[in-house]
Amino acid sequence: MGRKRTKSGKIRLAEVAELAGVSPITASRFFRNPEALSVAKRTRVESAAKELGYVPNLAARALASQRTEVIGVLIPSLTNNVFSDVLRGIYDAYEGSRYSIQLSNTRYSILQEERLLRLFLAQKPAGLIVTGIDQTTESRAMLEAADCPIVQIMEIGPNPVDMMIGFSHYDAARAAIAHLFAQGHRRIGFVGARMDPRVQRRLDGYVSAMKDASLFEQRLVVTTATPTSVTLGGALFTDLLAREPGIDAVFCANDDLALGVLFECRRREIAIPEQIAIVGFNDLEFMASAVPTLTSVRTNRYEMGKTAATMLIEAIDGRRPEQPVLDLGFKVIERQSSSSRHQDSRPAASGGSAQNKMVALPSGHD
Amino acid sequence: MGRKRTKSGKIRLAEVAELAGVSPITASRFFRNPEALSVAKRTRVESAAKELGYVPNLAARALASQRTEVIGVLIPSLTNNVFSDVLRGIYDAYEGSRYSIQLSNTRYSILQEERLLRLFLAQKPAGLIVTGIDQTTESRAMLEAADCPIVQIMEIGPNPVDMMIGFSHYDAARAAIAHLFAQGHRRIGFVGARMDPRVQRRLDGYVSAMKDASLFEQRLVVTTATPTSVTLGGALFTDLLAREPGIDAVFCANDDLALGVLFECRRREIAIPEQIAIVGFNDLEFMASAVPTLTSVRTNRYEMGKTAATMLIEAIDGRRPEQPVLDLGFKVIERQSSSSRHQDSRPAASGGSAQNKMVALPSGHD
DNA sequence: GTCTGTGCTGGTAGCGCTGTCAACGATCCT
DNA sequence: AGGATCGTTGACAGCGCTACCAGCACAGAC
Repeated sequence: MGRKRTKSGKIRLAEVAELAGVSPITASRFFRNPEALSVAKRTRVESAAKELGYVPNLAARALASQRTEVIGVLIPSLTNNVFSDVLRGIYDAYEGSRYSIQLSNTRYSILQEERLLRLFLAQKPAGLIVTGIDQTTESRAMLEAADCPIVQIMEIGPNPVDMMIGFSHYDAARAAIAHLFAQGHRRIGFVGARMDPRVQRRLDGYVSAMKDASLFEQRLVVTTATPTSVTLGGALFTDLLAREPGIDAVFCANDDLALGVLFECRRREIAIPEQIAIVGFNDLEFMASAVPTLTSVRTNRYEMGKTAATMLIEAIDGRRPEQPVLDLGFKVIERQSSSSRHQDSRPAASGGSAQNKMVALPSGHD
Repeated sequence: MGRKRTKSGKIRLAEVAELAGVSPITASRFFRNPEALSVAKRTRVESAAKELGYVPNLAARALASQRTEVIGVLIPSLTNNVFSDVLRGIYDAYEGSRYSIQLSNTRYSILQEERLLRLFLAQKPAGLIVTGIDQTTESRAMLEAADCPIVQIMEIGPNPVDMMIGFSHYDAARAAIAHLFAQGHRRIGFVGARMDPRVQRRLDGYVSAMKDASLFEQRLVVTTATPTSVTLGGALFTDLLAREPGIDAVFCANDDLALGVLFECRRREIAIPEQIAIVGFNDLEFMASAVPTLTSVRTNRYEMGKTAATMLIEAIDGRRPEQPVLDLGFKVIERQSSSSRHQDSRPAASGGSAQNKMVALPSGHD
């Protein structure tokens, strides 16, 4: 269909402008701010672009305009289910927007994060999503000096760089322990892996709740820096039992560990919840399906990603949210594994300063 | 430390060149082809760049050189464990290379894939990784016309666009059924969700194996287009039982479904493997940890991602692999859920035209 | 002494787009 | 009527980098 081409075979804005009978700059404006054109020229440029199959050269645009339409996303892990839910939310929110996402994996290293941050900021991103609140001082300084909106996700804390969305892992852990107390449990163990800052804060919440009840003992806590897995859950639980055979409940820092504990109990023929109660964290999809069904602390990961991305776009477009720090809360979902009445899923304690509306979480996998 | 800055506050290549006492073009060469410089200038430029904290402007580089250092990656899902393992491999391989990854999610839609492909190709990526072999004709044409290396991942098929890495889902399913036959099972059900092309080929493998043994019946097959989940595994298995109470084994198209079947059997007090055997697909980490441990078909997902990325970089740098199509094979990992001897994990049948070396799979989550 | 080849370096000219500013006609106000 | 304002359009310059080609010094060949 008679395409006009340059030597490189690419259709440039100039070709579109020529076909539409306007100047290149007018054609350019069509893509950035169509309202500024008269209706006649707008339709002319539009059809010319479509006819030629014009696709803008992002590099040229970025160079000329001194800004990119790239959102940088820094997360500590690609495989952790928790982050894949968040990511899905982020990608869903950007769907159809003009921004593209540049994802990088810090591998739970704040030094790595600092390096990536330097790299990102040099490309003048339109916005940035970073995980957590534990940056290096250097990273923190770079973030504060950055001239783009920034959202910190996964947890909330006292000094937001800019915007922040998450929940209190400390409070969530305390709520889980409070639930176990309410079910009559006293010797509650803690099982944790990876021990990133957020898991550490869950541990802190556990410790404080136990201390408040004068029930804390160091030997009730089993943790490792090893990446989490179901198998590891079984192994850590085995350690815990060896140290303290008299436990009557286990609070697991995440659901994979909880599933591992469940299987280990099956192996040892320990009755759940009669002999030992189990509470997980995150409420992954399988928790409701296990036998017995497993109590967990539900966190709004998909919503967190989606809202973070939406807030960021709004802020980039100049509409800063009235509320820069958003607490998405959590909810203890009581199931058979911790129910003294051995009945099925019933909401229990919940937290978060927000209204804590529970959105339907999309199923864990697709 | 007396930094020289332009009005934008950025350090440009020109500043580096000036400090090093060379021309800008020489400084430029340092970053692309350091060997072309004399040792004296090389060290001068290097220290100047470091002193000024120079970070190249990628947009300018892309515009001037007419190529980007971006690798496009098209996958159908962000949350499916399978793809997160592949992604981790890809990201690991790019670690430290000068390429960056642009990830897009096709959501299992080949139309969406076509749209994204058009977008990607317009930016002249350095290379492309696409999932599977079922592109639209238009996509296929674009891929073939693209002037960059391309790797198709997840499965292997007859007409590679360029390079290809994966394994035969058809053969893998046949091997799983052969294993069940060997254990004495005859009435084997199939449970599948999502039914993307690869799951479809697993179903085809199941059907052909069953037909070969004259054991195929349509009512043994229960599938849905719904995204997979553990809960769904239980539900589909319930359907299967209702249709055909006499089954003695279930082949699940993935491990989540298998876990759901396991839990459903627990709920119904069906003994595994005595009454019904279970075989999953992918060998996710938890399969070895379940009670009973679950048989699965191991696939080398992490290695697939890593190798795909490595091959792509090699090809970009002009070193095309001697073997453009790589079959990574699979391996039926026999565990308690399908063992008539009720013993623990023992390798059984394996496939793939490659030497089928089993690399240690990194644990499923981190 | 000239010629050719090699290794290194620099000048020039863009890559495709957008920021800025100026110009134009049409409309509105005094 | 004159001036101000608005909406719309275009000319020009330049973003930071690299492709291309030319030039230089030096070594070896004739």
